[in-house]
Amino acid sequence: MSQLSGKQADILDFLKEFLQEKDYPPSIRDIQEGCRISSTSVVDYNLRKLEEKGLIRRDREVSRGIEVLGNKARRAKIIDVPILGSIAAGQPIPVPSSDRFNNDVEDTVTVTEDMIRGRQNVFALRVKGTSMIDDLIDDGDIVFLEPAQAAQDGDRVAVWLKDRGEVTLKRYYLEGNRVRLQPANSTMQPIYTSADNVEIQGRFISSFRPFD
Amino acid sequence: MSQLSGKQADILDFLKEFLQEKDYPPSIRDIQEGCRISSTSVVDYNLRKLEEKGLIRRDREVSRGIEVLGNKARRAKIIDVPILGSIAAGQPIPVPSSDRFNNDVEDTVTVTEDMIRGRQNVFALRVKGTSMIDDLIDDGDIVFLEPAQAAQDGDRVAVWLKDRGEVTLKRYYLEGNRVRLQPANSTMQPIYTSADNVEIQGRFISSFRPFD
DNA sequence: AAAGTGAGCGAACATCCGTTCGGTGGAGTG
DNA sequence: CACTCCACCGAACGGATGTTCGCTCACTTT
Repeated sequence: MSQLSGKQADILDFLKEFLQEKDYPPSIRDIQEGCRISSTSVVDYNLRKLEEKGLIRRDREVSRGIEVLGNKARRAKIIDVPILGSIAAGQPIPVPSSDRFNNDVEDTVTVTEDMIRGRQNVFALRVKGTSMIDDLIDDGDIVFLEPAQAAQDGDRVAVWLKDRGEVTLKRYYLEGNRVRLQPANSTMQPIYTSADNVEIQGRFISSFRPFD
Repeated sequence: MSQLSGKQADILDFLKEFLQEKDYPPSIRDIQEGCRISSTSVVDYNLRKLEEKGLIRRDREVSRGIEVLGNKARRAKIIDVPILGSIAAGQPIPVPSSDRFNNDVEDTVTVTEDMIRGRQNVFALRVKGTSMIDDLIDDGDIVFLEPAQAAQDGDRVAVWLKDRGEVTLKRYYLEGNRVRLQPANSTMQPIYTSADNVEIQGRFISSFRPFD
């Protein structure tokens, strides 16, 4: 690949930084000032070079029409996932509020779509306590779920066990009118219970363990 | 909160959509056309309303200087974390390549800074196998680490156990010239070993368990 | 030495674009 | 009806912005 001149690298850095801070691209004169370049024409000249090298795309006839390419991070879609509450033994999952545009939820995690595989209506819960440690879910973990009332065999679901008064996260297998709930830790024993003792509350999408 | 008029809602939707597709905000005339509004002044009028209601911010004296607020997702910083390889029993962690600007790494995860707490030089590893199941790390998990050679007591670190030929992730406690490695699962027993048998390879930042 | 090339310079130009301004019409109010 | 308020309209103004043009300078090639 052809090397970038110092000025071109400067401009590229400036572009990225500017885009990070503001939400719109710089004008040529912004770049001129930011990179201490003497003339707008020099900026234009180098932008053309950058475009030739395929590092940016310019939308002519549009001011500030500069896109930085090859920038996976910029292109990624980001979603605010509401943290609806906590999940703990002895408590059912808080029901996802019916109106989706409920922006009252102050508590959100901002994630890339990679984290939730483009699922819709995903919500998150903080895990309190170690009651799901058999499922490799620790205290403080955040689990991402999508709303679900039913499950296919093998789905990882959050279920409410009526008799125990407990929510847990297990793989679900319907066997006759019994349900087998298989822990993620394969060395642990499954739970067998009657089908009407379990109430499915959501389907597991992914989970995240933050630094403590 | 005061309701939005139909036109204001249209404009707001258009703004978000435009920003999603292009990487720069629309001009007033773009909005005019996109929302089929008769005059630029009407767009201006409604943008002022939206600004009064705190839904957008406008940067005067800058064309296309429109930011959509209340949009935590837009503001979040995103980072491409390189996945340097796999972590498995019997293999040391691949060393983070010395030159950081090594963009040859094709394999990356795109995450928000929430996921790595703003740490620098973070890298990621895929977990192969269930050798770290005691640490609540499953096959297929992705762990985020920062480079480290030493550790403080209580740090969660990835260590190379020379005698076992194995990498594991445990809490680290130096006790005299022995090291206690405490699994995340508190019901499991710690490992005791001599200090020169362990080689610290990275400090745990966070981990992620994708949908399977 | 002459010619060529890449980078830079400053000024001027033509659009692009945000803003302003006078005006219209309908709804509500006394 | 007179008055006010709100949303809207079209045109025009002026600043912001991208682009072009002729020129210079340093360095390399012929």
